[in-house]
Amino acid sequence: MLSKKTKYGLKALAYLASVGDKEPVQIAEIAKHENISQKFLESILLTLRRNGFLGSKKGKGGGYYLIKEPKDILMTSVMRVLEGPIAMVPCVSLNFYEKCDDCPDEGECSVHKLMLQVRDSALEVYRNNTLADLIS
Amino acid sequence: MLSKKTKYGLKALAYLASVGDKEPVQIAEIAKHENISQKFLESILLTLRRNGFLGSKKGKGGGYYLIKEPKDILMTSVMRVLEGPIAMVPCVSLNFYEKCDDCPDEGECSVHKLMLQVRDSALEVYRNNTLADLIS
DNA sequence: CTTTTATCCTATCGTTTTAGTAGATTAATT
DNA sequence: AATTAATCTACTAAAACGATAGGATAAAAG
Repeated sequence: MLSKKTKYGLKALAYLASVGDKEPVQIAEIAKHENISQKFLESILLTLRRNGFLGSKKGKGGGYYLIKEPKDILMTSVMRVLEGPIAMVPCVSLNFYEKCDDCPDEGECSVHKLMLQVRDSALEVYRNNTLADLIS
Repeated sequence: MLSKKTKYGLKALAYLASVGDKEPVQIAEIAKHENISQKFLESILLTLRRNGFLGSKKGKGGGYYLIKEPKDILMTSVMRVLEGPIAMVPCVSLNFYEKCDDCPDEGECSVHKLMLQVRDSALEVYRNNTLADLIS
């Protein structure tokens, strides 16, 4: 399941991209437009800012804005920041690899074999989609 | 993340398929061979039996066995029983569809658009893999 | 018919994750 | 100085996850 965090984060990014100009947009406006709890969205936008997707400005006329062009924001990086590993098991993860406790031999593991394919297919989708693609 | 339930269930099915003959295999043997908590595995095998993947026999010489040929067991059906929906959001699920609370228009939703592609790519993998493919 | 073996079934439980909420702080405008 | 809006820390209710406990049932062996 996709977490609400990721879902809301994607929607917020898409909204910012659809607004277009680089004027800051307030949390309240995004929350209202996308039907998201404002306080929850606050924390999500914060992690998006800390990870280099958004810039922010305080005080009147403040808000959040995209730092990069929508076409330069890959879904792979967004998903990794919001949702975590793209792989469904750590033993097939490119960026978050971990060996399984059980499973003496990955090469022989049926789950490993299947999840490698699932990872690759998901990666291909995320690599072929930028934020710009989602709002067109 | 793939749940342990699904992971263990897949491993158990793969083990039964690799054993080959239709002789019942005891839970204890599967659990030991795959490094799984026996009690937990018990409940997993039970749901696999209830969903038509396994047959069982009680008493001495009893255990679990595959009902169908490994090549006739599609990963789509296994995943749906063990893990639930293949889609990451209910609004793009074929078998477990649900409308989102937020989101007035699915056609306009950026998340919907992305998750449709992810679902389709995962489906293609699961449809192209039978239990027989996993053990070869 | 009794003992053994192994599945079947229900209930419970501790931990972690999820999805928030509350409230005070900081910084930029007006 | 007042207002506005992001920032930060801490807390919490509810659900999901990964088991565990213990007895019931059924089949086979003696």
